Amino acid sequence: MSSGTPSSGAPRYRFAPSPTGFFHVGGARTALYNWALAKKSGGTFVLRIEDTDEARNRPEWTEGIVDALEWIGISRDDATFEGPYFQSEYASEHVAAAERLYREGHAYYCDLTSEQIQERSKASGKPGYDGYSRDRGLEAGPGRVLRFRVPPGVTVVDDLVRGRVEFQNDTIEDFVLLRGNGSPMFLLANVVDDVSMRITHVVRAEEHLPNTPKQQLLWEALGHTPPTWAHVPVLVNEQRKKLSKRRDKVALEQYRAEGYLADAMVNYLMTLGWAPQGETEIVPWSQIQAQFRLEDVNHSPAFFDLKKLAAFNGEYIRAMSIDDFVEACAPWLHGDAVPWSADSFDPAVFRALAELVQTRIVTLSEVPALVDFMFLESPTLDPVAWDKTFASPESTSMLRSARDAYGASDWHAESLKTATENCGTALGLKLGKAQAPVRVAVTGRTVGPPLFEALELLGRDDVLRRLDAALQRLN
RNA sequence: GCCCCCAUCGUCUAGUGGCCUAGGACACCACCCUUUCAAGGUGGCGGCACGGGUUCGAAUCCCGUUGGGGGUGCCA
Repeated sequence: MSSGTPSSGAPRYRFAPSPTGFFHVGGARTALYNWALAKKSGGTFVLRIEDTDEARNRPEWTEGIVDALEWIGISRDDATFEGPYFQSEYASEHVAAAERLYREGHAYYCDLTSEQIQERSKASGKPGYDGYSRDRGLEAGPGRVLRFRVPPGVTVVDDLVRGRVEFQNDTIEDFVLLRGNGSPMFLLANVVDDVSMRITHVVRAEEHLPNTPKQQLLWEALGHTPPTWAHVPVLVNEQRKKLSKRRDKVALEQYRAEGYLADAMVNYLMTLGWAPQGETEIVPWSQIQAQFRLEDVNHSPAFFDLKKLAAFNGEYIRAMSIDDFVEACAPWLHGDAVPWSADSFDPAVFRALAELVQTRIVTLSEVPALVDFMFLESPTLDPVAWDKTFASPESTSMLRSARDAYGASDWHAESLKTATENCGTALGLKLGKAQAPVRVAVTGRTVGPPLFEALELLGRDDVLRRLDAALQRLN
């Protein structure tokens, strides 16, 4: 680590999440910002996963972040991965930096306990630490914390998103650098890591803005020019509160598991706080990357709207070729969660139905419920659908006459439709009404893919068997 | 309490002093299409928080008010 500014060379954007067991959608958006900027500038995306006590025992948390990033297109081969850094094997570097600050007069030791600080604060009526030990000349010692000596004046944070933000230094208390046990605080470690990794751009959520003057002061005291800051607005829920794990569905992994497409998620995330040029917001990543600028990012928090995400996902699903769609469905058609047995699944049948399924879903997880009747011995009857449909006597008559007509009909969707129409006409039913009993008898539900195509695929034997079973049930 | 940020349809946004009678998207409503449900098509509803300035002219600039949010640990 040398002093001076290594401002020459390509920019280095760091993304520094702390592992918490899941990857936050807000974090995903920030990562995407860093990624887009790094790529378009020919710079580097540096992933530095912060270490925590809890995460140290759970390496899968860290792995989860890398996985999630890869899912949204931030490939592990194309990013610089560093970490976990903070507080582990690099702690000595952090302590050394702190001691240097002490030697050079930028920091001092203090022996006040937090109780004593609270008492003093209460007595004076001013919140926080009052700088009691600034000039007491204390040496290092057990139980003594090292505090930063905040200089007088004003700290100006030049922010690419917010512009110029001024902080009066006398509103910043002398914050702790080293704890009483000598271990470094996060804030210090963070800055030292940024310095030693030659980070030039820090793009992160707005919630960190109030801490920025402290970090900038540290950069300067350490003899370096601070990085370019950019604080992007947070994502909020319907109550306009920052998205939280307890209340909101924030795990990126969860959206993946529910059948959201990475491209749709990425596109949607990028429309929060920013908009691509042109009349449509559904745009490929290449265009986003080319157009994205921090200067254009909004200043106000954005509501993470599940409905709009769903709409995006539906659009992306419909835009897929049949081959791609069939392939994307694969994980949802096999495995333990699927209601049918593995050997009764027929890929050719699914393939024939795929086009009809594609316009009817918002997430891939909805696929099985639309096609299950094709692969089950007998359909799973929805009791509500059954009762509703067969409440009227003509439904039974319709079913009976359809059964006879199908027995004699050509087995093609068009002929089956005509046959059904004719049966309906005889009973005074339009096709919409006429097909309902058949649909429920064959598929178990009132809604689903177009019926006659499905009947053709199922085959005469299977269909007649199901109609008979339904008729029997009605007796 | 103190510090900081924010403010265009319900929501996400376009808008950088005249092109704004404020544009698009999601949601919602209606109609068309239709074998259910979707998809698709057409149309509709709906907004510059408020009050003062500056200016020939303000959604856009300034000030204030109100309302939101965030930060304030020997947490990360």
